[in-house]
Amino acid sequence: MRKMRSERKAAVIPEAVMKRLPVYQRYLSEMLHQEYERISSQELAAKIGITASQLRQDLSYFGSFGQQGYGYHTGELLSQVNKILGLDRTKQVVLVGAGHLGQALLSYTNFTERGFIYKAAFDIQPAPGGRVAGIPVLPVAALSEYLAETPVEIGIITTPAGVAQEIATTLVRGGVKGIWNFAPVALNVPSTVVVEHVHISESLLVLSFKLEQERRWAGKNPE
Amino acid sequence: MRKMRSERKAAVIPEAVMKRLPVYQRYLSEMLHQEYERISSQELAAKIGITASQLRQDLSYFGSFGQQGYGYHTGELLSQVNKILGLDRTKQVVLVGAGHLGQALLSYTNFTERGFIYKAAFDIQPAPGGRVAGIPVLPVAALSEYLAETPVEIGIITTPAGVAQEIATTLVRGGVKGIWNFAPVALNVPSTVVVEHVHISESLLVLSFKLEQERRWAGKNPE
DNA sequence: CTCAGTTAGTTAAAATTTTAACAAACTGAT
DNA sequence: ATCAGTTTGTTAAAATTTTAACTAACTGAG
Repeated sequence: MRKMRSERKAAVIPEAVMKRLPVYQRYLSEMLHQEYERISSQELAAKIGITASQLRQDLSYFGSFGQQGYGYHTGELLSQVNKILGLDRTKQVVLVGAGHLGQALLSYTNFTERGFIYKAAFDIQPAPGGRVAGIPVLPVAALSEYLAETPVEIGIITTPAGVAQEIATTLVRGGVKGIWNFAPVALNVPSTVVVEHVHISESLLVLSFKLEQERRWAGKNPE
Repeated sequence: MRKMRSERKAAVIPEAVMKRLPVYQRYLSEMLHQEYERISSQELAAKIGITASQLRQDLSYFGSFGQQGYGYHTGELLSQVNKILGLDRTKQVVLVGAGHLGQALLSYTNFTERGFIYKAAFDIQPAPGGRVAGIPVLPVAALSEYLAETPVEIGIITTPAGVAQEIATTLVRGGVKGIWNFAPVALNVPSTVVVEHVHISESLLVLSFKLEQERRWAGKNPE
């Protein structure tokens, strides 16, 4: 059997690990801004609120990035995590549905520095020559044509649920590889296309549930 | 040892179970709209994409809501889940930060039918007499005073990160029991106050990661 | 150069979560 | 009224995830 390369196991990455990667990315960015040149798994894990063990275990899925007796070079580890997440390259993005939510997303400046480049937005009835945060808003009727001319990797759907599937199909036909879907409807797309569905209100319901638990507890423990 | 009441174990509910409850709520609402009078764990689980076992196990944390040989009465189960999530009572809500995202949330009509009642929104410099989706937008300077007069259970923070902590403190002082935080900063609040932090961009990074995995796979399998 | 202290990566154990299996209970057709 | 078929709630097993423990490797002070 041959020795492994520096990129470790081709093992499938657990969903739980995937979900923590963005957290690592965020904290490492913060640390770097705060001029932490080096950081140990202990320190970073404490900041995040997990165990050092978990952090090291998670990282070990992707390789060895630290040094015994020293820890991690913050910038180096951030680079590695960025690479793992694909933030080290640019990804062309279009957004469909320039309502309040769409405009909010178009205005997020920190997407750009992570390599997500808005090429254009689309809406059912945009103001002629309209722009949001400098990004042109075009009529959705022009989406198909636009995609035929411009390579786009990611499509964001912030339309009403009713038209989301239609938009998704158009995006896929236009060569989009991943869809970030905010419409409250399940999308039918080929299995090669990655869909991440955001249910914003789910966490509000979790909040509500926790409030309910608190109330119940309070009710059973009259002062 | 005494027999248990119909509300089962006081056991702590696993976070994973909590996160699925809103999903059950959503699908049950859908089913009811589609005039499903009854539904089995098998059917519902299939729609959601989990196992029937998991669904039944999850529900068993809260009680027994079905009937052998029959399944669940859709409306009845939905009522129970609503009650578990605290959606069967009204919760007064204020939102602070009426930017694009804030306006998007203010416009979400389905919050109302789940008992979340917007009382007012606050912004640093609202238009005089301004309203969004019928909800008055007041100057944030008036927040403290407002909370002293009006009971509010939930505060939503959609401000820039810089002022989020200050707002959170004001909300807590004003008697708010839960905070739904969209600002990218950890909030320091008493442990009795529930905070749900939404990192919208995290799922975009997960999408990016999955795209990266696909690319890698594709690269290693030249056609 | 040496060595006490630190820390990553990894292996093993513990804990949690998910899935499977099954008895008890009900439905509904005959 | 009977009984085959269905389906829950629960108990047990399997799988996964997290935590702990440990070895090897490096740091940095003296």
